[in-house]
Parts: sequence; structure tokens; C-alpha cells
Amino acid sequence: MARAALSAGAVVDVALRLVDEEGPAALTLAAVASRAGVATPSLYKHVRNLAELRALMSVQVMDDLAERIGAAVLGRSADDAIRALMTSWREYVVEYPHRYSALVQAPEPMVARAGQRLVDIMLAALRAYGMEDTEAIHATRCLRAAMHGFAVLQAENAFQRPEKLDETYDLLIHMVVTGLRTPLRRT
Amino acid sequence: MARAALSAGAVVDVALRLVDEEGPAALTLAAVASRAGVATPSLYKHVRNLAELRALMSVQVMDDLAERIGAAVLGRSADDAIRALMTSWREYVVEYPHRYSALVQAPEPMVARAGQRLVDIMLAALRAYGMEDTEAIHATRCLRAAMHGFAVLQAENAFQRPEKLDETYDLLIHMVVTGLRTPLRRT
DNA sequence: AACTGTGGCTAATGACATTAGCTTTTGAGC
DNA sequence: GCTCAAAAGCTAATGTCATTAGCCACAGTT
Repeated sequence: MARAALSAGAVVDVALRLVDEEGPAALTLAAVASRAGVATPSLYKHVRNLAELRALMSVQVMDDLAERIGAAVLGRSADDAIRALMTSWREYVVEYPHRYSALVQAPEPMVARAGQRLVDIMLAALRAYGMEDTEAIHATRCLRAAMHGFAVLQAENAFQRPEKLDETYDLLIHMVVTGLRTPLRRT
Repeated sequence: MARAALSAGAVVDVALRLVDEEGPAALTLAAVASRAGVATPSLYKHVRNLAELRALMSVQVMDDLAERIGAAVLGRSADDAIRALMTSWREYVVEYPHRYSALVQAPEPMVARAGQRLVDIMLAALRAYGMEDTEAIHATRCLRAAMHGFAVLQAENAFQRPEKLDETYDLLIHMVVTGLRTPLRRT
């Protein structure tokens, strides 16, 4: 073996810190290398290329997020679980907006798997509503769309009005919970 | 005057067609210039730089979208208007997924103004629910978040399961409409 | 027919990502 | 302690971009 200075994980950490501090546009291999105290090409010993770094960063973020929402949901059920899930999701976005903006939804297996972990937690939280499998999938997608849409727009500063975002989010939670409670007509 | 060959609008059109056909990653000035039958630096006679081109493209897309949802909402009200609004929004995304992915939410005045047009249509559609101004703002944000989140995820192919997206979207519409119908308790 | 400004062009620069090929370090086995 | 292979680092080189500078041609006006 050789010096164990850097590693794929360390590179990802450095890159995430860079994005946190300087925004998603600042993510270049040169900047990451500089922060890591290493020459740019050296990064290729740990990461295949920039696209893979992005994917690894997304996986890391999704896993962090999964841990959070998993903990938030623990021991709660139905409406209460959904509320905790949505609240903790947004807390993450507020804490790391740039990081969230850097999320990539590539069809890469690695990223897809990390995304699946998130979806699984949502599915579990929805079981309490007594949904059939197919129905639960649809509900999860809606939940995901609502949270992700809000998160993206907030992270990109697309809400300009002075009204409090917290209140808007309360309404969104209310919409989701109410929608889950009053099912569509069975066909 | 000189030859009136290209124009800012024409460049934007070419760029949009490029994105439609080859995806958002294919958007480079070189590719746009080549399609326009012109050398790369010539584009700068019509567009300040790549960032401005992106902004102009976003404005164009938002305006197209505004026209569509405006027409869809015309003459309808309340639940019916919301359903038409959400349906036509998604039709646009299905028709031009790459274009939608290329949307940028910069705080640039130009883009913000185009976004405001979209928001205004949503606000108008929500008036039928008899909401106070502040309440309408919150509701619009939720509507926007839900539609945008779904659109982004679909455009990025983030929904992998075989379940029909149309059915999921019906549920999302249902959630929004139900949520609007059953207001939060006033504090 | 000369003039002016517009749109286009070539050449140059600087930031990147990525590759090739060389050097250093280090840990494993002796 | 010594050898050595591989890991990890480095410099140099390449190709693609965006962007800028400076020049040329042409249209429409005078």
C-alpha cells in the first residue's frame, strides 16, 4: 500500500464542503484539489472523473438525508410520521442549500440505490395509511415531488415574496396529509 | 444597418431546438453557432454571454408555459381551473422534457419577471377559493412546488417504477385540490 | 460614390477536464 | 533492516470551452 492520505470519501467530503461554502458553480476539480492540498490530476487516483464525483456527492447527501428522515420518522405513524418526515427534510435543505442544489438524479445505479433508500423510508411512513402497494407508490411519488419541488425552489431562492416560508411549508404538509386521508374514488 | 441574418430571438430558438434534441448538456456556444451556421464568437453580437443565453431561454420557456396554462385556465374556476392548470403544465414537460430541465431560476430580473407571469396565472386561478392575499401566496407556492417537483423528477427520469405517471399525477392533483378545499385552522 | 455602423470572421487567451508517463513513498514479506 | 511492487503523487501535454480583441465586408444612407 501507499500513503493513506486521501481517499474517495475524503475527496467527496472536501467537495461537499466546497459546495457548501461557495455554491454549486464553484465545484471544479481544480478547486477540490487545491482544498485537498494536492495537484488536480491526483484526484483521478480516487475518483474516475467529475461526473463520478458528482454522483458520489449525491449518494452521500442522500444517505445523510435518509439518516435524518429515518430518525425523524422512528416511532411515529401516519400523519405524525409524514409531518416529521417533511419537516426534517426541509431542515436539511435549509442547513445545506447549496449541497441540495448540487444533487443529481442520474440513472446511475449508485445514485438510484441511494434514492431508493429515501423512497423506502417514505414508503414505510405511508404504510400506516393502509395503502395497497401500487397506491403507496403513487403516494410516495407525490410526497417526493412536493418535498423536492419545495426544496429546489427554496434552495434556488425562487420564492421572493416576504411571506414566511415556514408557513407555506405548513400548508404543504397540510395538503399532503389531507390528500392522503381522503383517498381518490376507487375505480 | 447590416445583414439582418441572426437576432437574439433566433439564437434562443436555435439553442432551444438544440436542447430539445440533444439534452441540456449539449448546450454549448459552439454547438449553437454551428447550428446557426455561424462562427462561435459571432453569437456575442446577439447575446452577452452563455449565462444570458440561458436566461433568455428560460424566459422563452416560461412565456410559452404561461401562454399554455393561461389558455387552459380560461373560463374555468376553482377545482376545475386547478386541474386544467396542472394538466397543461405537465403536458408541456412531457412534450419538452429537456427544455424544462434547462430552466434556470436565477434571481435575474428578466427571469424573475417571466416567473412572475406564471405565478400571476396561478394566483388568478386560486382567487375562486376566496383566499386572502397572504393565503393565496402560500397556496400558490405549494401549487408551484408540487408541479415543479413532479416536473423536475419526471424530466430527469427519477421515477423508475412501472406504475403509470398519469395516475400518480392524478393523485397529486387530488392532493392539491383537497388541500385547498380544507383550509388550515386559522390561528 | 463615399460613409457608417452592424454582423461576421480569425486569432489569441485562460479555465477546465482528462490522459500519459515519471517519481516517490510505504507497507509486506523476507 | 532490505527489497520491491503498487499506490499515490507530480509535471507536462491535449483538447474543449467561453470569452475578448481587432479586423473585414456589406447594406443602406447621404
